[in-house]
Amino acid sequence: MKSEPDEVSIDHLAARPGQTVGWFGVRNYQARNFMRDAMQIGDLVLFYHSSCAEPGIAGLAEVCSAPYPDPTQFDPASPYHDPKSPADAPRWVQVDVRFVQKSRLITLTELRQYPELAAMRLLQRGNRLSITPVEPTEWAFIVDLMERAA
DNA sequence: GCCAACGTTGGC
DNA sequence: GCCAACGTTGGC
Repeated sequence: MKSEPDEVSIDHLAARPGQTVGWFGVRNYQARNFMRDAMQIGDLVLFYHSSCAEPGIAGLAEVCSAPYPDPTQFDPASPYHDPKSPADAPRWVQVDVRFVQKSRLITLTELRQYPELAAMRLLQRGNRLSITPVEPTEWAFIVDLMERAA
């Protein structure tokens, strides 16, 4: 899951251990579908810092709710307001996540150096999805990287 | 700030 | 249903 650290960084989550954070504001159908259809409570999440000086994976979070309607879609004052979303059939959902651990920053540059990750969805050309699935082999490789020096 | 990539919108 | 125009993402 990508987040702009100016908005929500791994440190923000770490400052409130045990507290859940709603992952609101997803407004892309593919990303929504991953949340709605593929995520399970208890799933771990790679927390990625995007649109910043040093983009990369900064830690782990955990999915801790089922998908439920994102309230910001109905809030006219929100930048995520979607006037076309029907109240009786909300278009956008979110899940709650909570902090698991901070890791060393595994930068995008580093991630691109590993042939083992060449097929990773996050790294594909033109990928803009804020939520992408991670293959088990990629997951194992990255968790291992977290414990090694850069 | 630039720009490639891609999604969405809306006229036809 | 096609596709041009436009908007957004996000690395650089």
